[in-house]
Amino acid sequence: MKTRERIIHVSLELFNIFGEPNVTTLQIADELDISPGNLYYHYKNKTEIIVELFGRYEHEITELLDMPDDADFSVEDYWLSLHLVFECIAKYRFLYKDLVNILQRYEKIRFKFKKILQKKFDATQKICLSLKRQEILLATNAELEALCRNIVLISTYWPSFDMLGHIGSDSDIDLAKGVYQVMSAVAPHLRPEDKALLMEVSEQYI
Amino acid sequence: MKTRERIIHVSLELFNIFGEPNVTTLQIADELDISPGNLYYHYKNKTEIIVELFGRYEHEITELLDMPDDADFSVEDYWLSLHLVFECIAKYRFLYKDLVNILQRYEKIRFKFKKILQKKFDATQKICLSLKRQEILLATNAELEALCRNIVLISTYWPSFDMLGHIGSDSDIDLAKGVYQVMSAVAPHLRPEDKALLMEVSEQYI
DNA sequence: GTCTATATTAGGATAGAC
DNA sequence: GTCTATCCTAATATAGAC
Repeated sequence: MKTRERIIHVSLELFNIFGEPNVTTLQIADELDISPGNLYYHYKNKTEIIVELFGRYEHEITELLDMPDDADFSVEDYWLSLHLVFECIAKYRFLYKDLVNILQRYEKIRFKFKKILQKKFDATQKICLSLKRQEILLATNAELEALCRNIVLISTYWPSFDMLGHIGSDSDIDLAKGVYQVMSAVAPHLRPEDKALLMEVSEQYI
Repeated sequence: MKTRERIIHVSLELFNIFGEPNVTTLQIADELDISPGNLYYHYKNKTEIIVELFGRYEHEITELLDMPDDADFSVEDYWLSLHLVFECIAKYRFLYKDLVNILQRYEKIRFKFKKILQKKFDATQKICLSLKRQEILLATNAELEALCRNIVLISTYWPSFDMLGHIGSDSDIDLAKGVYQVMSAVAPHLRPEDKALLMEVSEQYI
């Protein structure tokens, strides 16, 4: 692997463990056994590294959120899609650990992040509307909007929330439980038979 | 107001606006028109200021979360209680802007914060169980646990989530909408007549 | 591309006079 | 209690040799 790429990999790892503000360029260079000068040869400053990482996150999550119009989704489809989104967020969790801080410091990222949130909402709404069309899900438009907003909130902050339980011990994020929490928010809106099915599968999954 | 108290007030204000990591002791002193030396006479370091602010937050929120056992709560009671909790969180929102970062840096606070989260969960569960006893709310134990966890997550991160919408322009947090979002999570579990009543009130409230 | 050495700066914190 | 002046440290970043 080329140095430029190694820098990105190690930076992501260190940022995720210690939090971006607590990782210095020197630490990154140390971890890679290269000199700080070398690091600055590849990236002219720390911001560039973060922007590069954010770009990758943006690219990956955008692909996952690109839902076909007018498709009929099943609850299982939704589950899978949700799981992939959670995995992506977990991979770049450093962004979420200190979200407001990072967005406050890097203007470029701020605008793009807002767009991703909007896409998340749209994708969620598309799926829910599809479930509603199929009469799997029952809800008024107002209920559905509130539900989608809650889902976006939960799926955005689940990794942070879960980490609160075990800061220090940097154990893995419990993604399955995050998906379960979102599903629990959807479940009460489902037709009884679909709800029973969903909760049954959920129980054994977490 | 005594200097010691003025420092706390101005610090809280600046932390909330700019984020704690972005506020220097010099800025605080400047804003107060006192010298940095004077500031350090009253608080031996920045951490002390944060610990003091966290102590106040802890005290205020603990009072709000102290629910009587075996009381019969109405949905309206819950609403009010929730609103007060949101106000408290908003007042000390700097803690939540960079939560993981702050908890990572200040060990003292970490443990106490975890305890507050647990209290939040217990208080929520007490109210939901009371609603269930009165047969206003219908849910299995597993559903209820997931619901309470979602509520704690939403009420913890609503201020941060809402701020994402308007970073830069430091407009106020839309607390009412936060309460509404929580209520939307509760609503589908309510008996139809209570649900209708709740959503009707909600609509005109936001 | 990579190194060593060093410049720059900013932020936290202290010393000592008043 | 308050001020001015200053120190210390850590982090970002650059210069110039190899």
